[in-house]
Amino acid sequence: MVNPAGPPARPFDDDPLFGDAVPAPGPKPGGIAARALGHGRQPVYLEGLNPEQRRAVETVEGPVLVLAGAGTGKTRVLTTRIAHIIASGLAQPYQILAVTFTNKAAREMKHRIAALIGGSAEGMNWLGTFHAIGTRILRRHAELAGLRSDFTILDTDDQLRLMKQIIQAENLDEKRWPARQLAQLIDGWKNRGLTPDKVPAGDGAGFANGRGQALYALYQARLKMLNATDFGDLLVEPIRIFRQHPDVLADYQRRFRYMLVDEYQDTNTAQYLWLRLLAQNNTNICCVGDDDQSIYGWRGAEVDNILRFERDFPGAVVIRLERNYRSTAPILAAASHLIAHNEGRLGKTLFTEARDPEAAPVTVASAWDSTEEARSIGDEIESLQRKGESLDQIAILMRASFQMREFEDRFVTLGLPYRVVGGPRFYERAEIRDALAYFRATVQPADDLAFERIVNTPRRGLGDATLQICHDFARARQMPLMAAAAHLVETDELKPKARTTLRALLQAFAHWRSLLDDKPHHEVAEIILDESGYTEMWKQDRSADAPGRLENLKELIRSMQDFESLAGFLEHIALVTDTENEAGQEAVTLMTLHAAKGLEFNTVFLPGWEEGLFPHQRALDEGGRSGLEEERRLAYVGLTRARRRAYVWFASNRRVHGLWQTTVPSRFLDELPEAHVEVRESGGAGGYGGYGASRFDRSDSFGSSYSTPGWERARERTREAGAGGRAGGRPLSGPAQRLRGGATIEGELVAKSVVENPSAFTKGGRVFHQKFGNGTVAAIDGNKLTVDFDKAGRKKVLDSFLERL
DNA sequence: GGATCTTTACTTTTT
DNA sequence: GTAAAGATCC
Repeated sequence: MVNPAGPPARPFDDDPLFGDAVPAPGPKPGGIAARALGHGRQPVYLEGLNPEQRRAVETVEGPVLVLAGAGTGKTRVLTTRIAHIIASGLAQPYQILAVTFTNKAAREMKHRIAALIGGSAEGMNWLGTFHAIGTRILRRHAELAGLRSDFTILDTDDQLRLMKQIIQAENLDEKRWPARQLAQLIDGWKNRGLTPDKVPAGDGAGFANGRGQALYALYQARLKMLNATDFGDLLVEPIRIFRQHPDVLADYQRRFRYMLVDEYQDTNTAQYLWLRLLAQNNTNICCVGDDDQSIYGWRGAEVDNILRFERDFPGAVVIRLERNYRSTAPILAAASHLIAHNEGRLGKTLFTEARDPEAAPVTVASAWDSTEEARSIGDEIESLQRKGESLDQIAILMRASFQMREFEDRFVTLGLPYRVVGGPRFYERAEIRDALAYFRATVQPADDLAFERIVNTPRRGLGDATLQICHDFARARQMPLMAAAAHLVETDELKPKARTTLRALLQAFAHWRSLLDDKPHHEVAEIILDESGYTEMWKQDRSADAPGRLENLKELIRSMQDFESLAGFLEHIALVTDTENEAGQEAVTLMTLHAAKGLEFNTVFLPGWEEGLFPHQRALDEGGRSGLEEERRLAYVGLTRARRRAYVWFASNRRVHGLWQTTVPSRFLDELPEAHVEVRESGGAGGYGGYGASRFDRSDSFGSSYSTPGWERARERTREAGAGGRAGGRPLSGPAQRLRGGATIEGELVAKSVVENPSAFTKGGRVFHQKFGNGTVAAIDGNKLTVDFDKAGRKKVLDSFLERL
């Protein structure tokens, strides 16, 4: 749910479609219009829009596709368009359907609309993510999907456990047919909007000897029994309802006078079908997107949806937004030139009116290995910092998250504050999920998965044996686990000890449930965690992260207070997997390219442009040409995040699955326009395009400066650590701010020394290299050696490539 | 039930 | 190489 103030405690609120036809509270259209219309001239909200943007805002009737290139004011158009529709009295806020992919985007839209039309976006009940809106629809017509309206939404973890149970129940070898794989298969079907009966014959024949489809059906049946859905169902079930109940569909079609879709290039087939159904009789649909920024094909997004728009919606008006307000001319030129290598795009040419003679070209630089890459980028960031650039305006965007580690290590050493975006989420942590399972089982006694998760957490002697008996009993009688347990404690099927414990647990749940009637839910939540012994369990835990976990639990209770009820809170977190990242201190941002979409920074570093990593080998292997094109779009997204400076890096050596490998610079480098790119080459030799081994022969590639502020800081820190107690403490203003994003760096503040075995090689010693032959060691720097090869001359090589002679 | 050994993956990830 | 999850052993 997007709006924490409106949890589903009252799922059918102020909705004329199903209740009384009372218009949403709030200002009448005339009132808003009067305010927004300035003084009889054009409405204030239209001021400052360029002609294309204005056209996209004002063309409200009929299908419209807005192709919005990076940084062309997409969100502005979307929000202004909604404001315009409301202010002109064309529709009430609740008659507008506006869908986004992420909660963040929905939130931002809400804010911006409110700012535009003055007052609030109150009444925009249908602005939200596909999933939030799908949930809303499904709760209303739950009975048509074989559910009760208080159904639970399972997360991936629950899903997986459920599938595992099904695989076991079917006597399949879980090793041979892992639940993960089944989950992927079913996910794929759901992405395509396929219910078990619609799965094409032979689809997924590779799984469990063609039983995939049957397992899917079993899984769905099991979900219904648990009164639960998974994420996919939030789309697939409404589609099914729309198809099977034309009257229901017609109601929604009547209701949604205007429809808007954000990030259309990311829609999957199910989302597309959902939209098509709703737009059948009323084609006031406006999709905004950028085919060049489609980077989620791997999870079912169909770029084709956007490419096909004009065919799907005859008479569609296509509006291109190509005027970029974000980046300098060289950055745009580089990004445009790169993306032009893709075929099958709708084609846009970004331009800017900014004519900054100082604008820096895109820089391409190289490092010997990933460690040096991190070191050099760290140095560069410090130098920018000295010039007054805010760390908040600097980001390192990488292809894969494993690349982050090297940067983290380096920044910890430098004492450079950084922030990791993404990574393990708050609500996915074990302690949070355990706590939530307690709450779920309290609110929803039929939630078997929740109950199962915590019956024996903390350990109370209710192990597999007891649970198995409960399961058998429950299955035989088709009842939830807790109900089965309630029966069993009255019999002597369980061992006396287990029986007593189980009875006490069931009584505790009943007690907590009753407390909900007369105490605020967050207090009850705290009582649950205390009385169940869960808090105590972590207090007893001596491991390093136990205090953090307790802190997280406190945070969980705190955040519950913003909600009306426990059920409302649970719904919120089922749909929202992230909490706001508080800004905190200035820090460099580290994230994946995928996570960077929609963001912008003054300075962007793009490390790891090497074949195999970027474009990623697996994307090439599995996706072929289209895989490569998606990778290229990812590169395009990366470059276009930069406002003023973009630095592209590649390393000649990188550890892949534990082994050092020599890498080849990414083909994307060759696709950058020479005129707007500067190859940083201290050696001087070799022009653009020549990334041969020769470039690494320059002698200054290792020992960089040892007088940088970071190095000084690091040295001080080492001294402090040595003097004052344990070195594991968190630096006061230092890095390690993985805000909620993941584990705080416990442990070493100083990067591990690269010197593992300094005695293995000696200066002047004779060595052998596979490629360069025999040579004499001239210098040693950690695990990097300078060797004078008899035939190949002086080279810098990693010790792992050498053999002592 | 806990400790230790073994296996496995290892791109991207929202809802 | 590494980390987490699973399996096995005491």
